[in-house]
Amino acid sequence: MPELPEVETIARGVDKRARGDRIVQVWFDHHPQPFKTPRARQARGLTGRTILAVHRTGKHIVFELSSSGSTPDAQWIVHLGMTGRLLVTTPDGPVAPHTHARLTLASGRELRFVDPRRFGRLEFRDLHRGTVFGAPGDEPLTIGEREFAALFRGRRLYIKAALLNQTLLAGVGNIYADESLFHAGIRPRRRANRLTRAELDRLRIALHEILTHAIRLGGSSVSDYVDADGERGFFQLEHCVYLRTGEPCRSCQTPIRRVVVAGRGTHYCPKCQQ
DNA sequence: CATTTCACCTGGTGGC
DNA sequence: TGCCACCAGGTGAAAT
Repeated sequence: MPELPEVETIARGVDKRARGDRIVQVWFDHHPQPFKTPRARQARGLTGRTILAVHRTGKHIVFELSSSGSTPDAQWIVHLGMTGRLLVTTPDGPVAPHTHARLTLASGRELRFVDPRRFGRLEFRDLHRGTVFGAPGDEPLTIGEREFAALFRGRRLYIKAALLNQTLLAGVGNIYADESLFHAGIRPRRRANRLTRAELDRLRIALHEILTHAIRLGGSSVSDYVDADGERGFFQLEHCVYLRTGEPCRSCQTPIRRVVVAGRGTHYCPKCQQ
């Protein structure tokens, strides 16, 4: 499931391959789910525009688009959901099942959106009419100590649920929530407002280190995640708790435990995390 | 308002 | 071997 490091890896890959290219033709399949903006308006808006840059905000991939010149006048926002992929391919390459969008670029290459479960979303924004897209939550890579602590003040929900809440922190999902709680030595079912200042800062630093390290390794390939070139990431090899139920803790050998918190499978070491 | 539950989807798993 | 019930999980809407 693509979270911040996977989305960052994909955004960088697409930026490298599609920056400066122009969208000359758009094809969408018949499924209505992915289209947050009506399909026809979206296709009309994309066609003819140039991709100025591609970047990540939270778990969203944002395309800065222009119909002329170097100032963006529109944005295409892609959310990959659970199983979404964005691929830059040659036009004659085999089309994967569940391909919902194909954008033909002036260079001859194709940008494809593939998503078996269809939890992903595609949105088009005309900047003359609306405002610039911004993810609601704070970025875990740049947030400071005081702001981070303030996010959880007065919140009685479990810290695991708080980490997954995108309006607080943008980009953290199930894998990196579990991994950061392990590295900070905090139980997933601690109440967010009961964490000490020291624990909160351990958590902030753990998140920063893990997300940065995972980006360096190209993300985690669990299930079938791949980047814009179809390459897998390697951070899954360094997971300490996620999907390691019953396996020995890398630090103390205690079997890793699995519980359900906030409706999600949650993995932790009962000895290292108190 | 804060928090929890549920629906949306398909591929993979396990029981029979 | 085949069929089917069941479930994960990101998000947003609905319920509490």
